[in-house]
Amino acid sequence: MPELPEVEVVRRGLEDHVVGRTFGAVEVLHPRTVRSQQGHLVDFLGDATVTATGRRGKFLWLDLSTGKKLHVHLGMSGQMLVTERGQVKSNHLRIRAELDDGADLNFLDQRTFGQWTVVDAIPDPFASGGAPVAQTVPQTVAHIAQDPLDPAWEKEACIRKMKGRRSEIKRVLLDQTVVSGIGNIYADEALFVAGVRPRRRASALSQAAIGRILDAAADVMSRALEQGGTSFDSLYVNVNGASGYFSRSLMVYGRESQPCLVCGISIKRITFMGRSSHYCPRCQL
DNA sequence: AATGGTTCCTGGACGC
DNA sequence: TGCGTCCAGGAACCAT
Repeated sequence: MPELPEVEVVRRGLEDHVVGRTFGAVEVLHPRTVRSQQGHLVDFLGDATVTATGRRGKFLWLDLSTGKKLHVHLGMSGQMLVTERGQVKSNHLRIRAELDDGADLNFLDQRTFGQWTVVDAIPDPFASGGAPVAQTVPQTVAHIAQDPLDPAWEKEACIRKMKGRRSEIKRVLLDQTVVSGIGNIYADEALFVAGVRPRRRASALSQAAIGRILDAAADVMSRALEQGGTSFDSLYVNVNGASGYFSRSLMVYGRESQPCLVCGISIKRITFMGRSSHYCPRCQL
């Protein structure tokens, strides 16, 4: 399940292998993958050259020479795979886009939560004035908050926004309009490191405690990125989300009933907002 | 506006 | 062995 580190690994791969390439024929093999697309994808992609890559949180995009942007959601199981023409035989192949160097940019997605959409560019809501070149983001990214690994991220403003929420802290951490890039796994890990239970109300936490949670999230994601960043080779941009998580040891996620790695008591799993949360009843208050 | 629950989807894991 | 059921979750969506 791609969270920020996994998406950044994909972006770096696309930066190396797709920028400068021009799209040709585009084959859409599953309608759901282009469900938000107005018109036909090929009409917007064909003959467009990729000029840059971008990312905010888990939202990934390619800048096109037409001025529009190809917004890519990896969803739960999306993979971007650069191969020689026609090499992907998987029945999870959803889009095959031909590039002018003889390669294909393939989108594979088992659970079809992911999608491609070509949208207009808008001025970046977070861009600071005075930049030499106007910064833009896809129109579909307008509502997404900055992520903790963004050099321009305003941590103090983020803390104040979180403090103003009465929802459970886990829910607030997963709200991409408050802070982006954090998914279920890193949310659980960050809350463990910070010693805060997932159902504590954000408004009931001190600003210092919220700061510790955000620091923990940034730390766990940057360490995952260091590992995941070396997981693809020069031939493929191949990220299935597994590389970032499962090669590293998780403290609580997926460890229900196993001993806490710090204090030894049993890790608990609770369910709310339709998903699992794992925590240590002794280390987290 | 904020809040909290539901929904989409597929295949692996599990129980009988 | 095989079938049915549950579970995983990113983010849009909806009702309140």
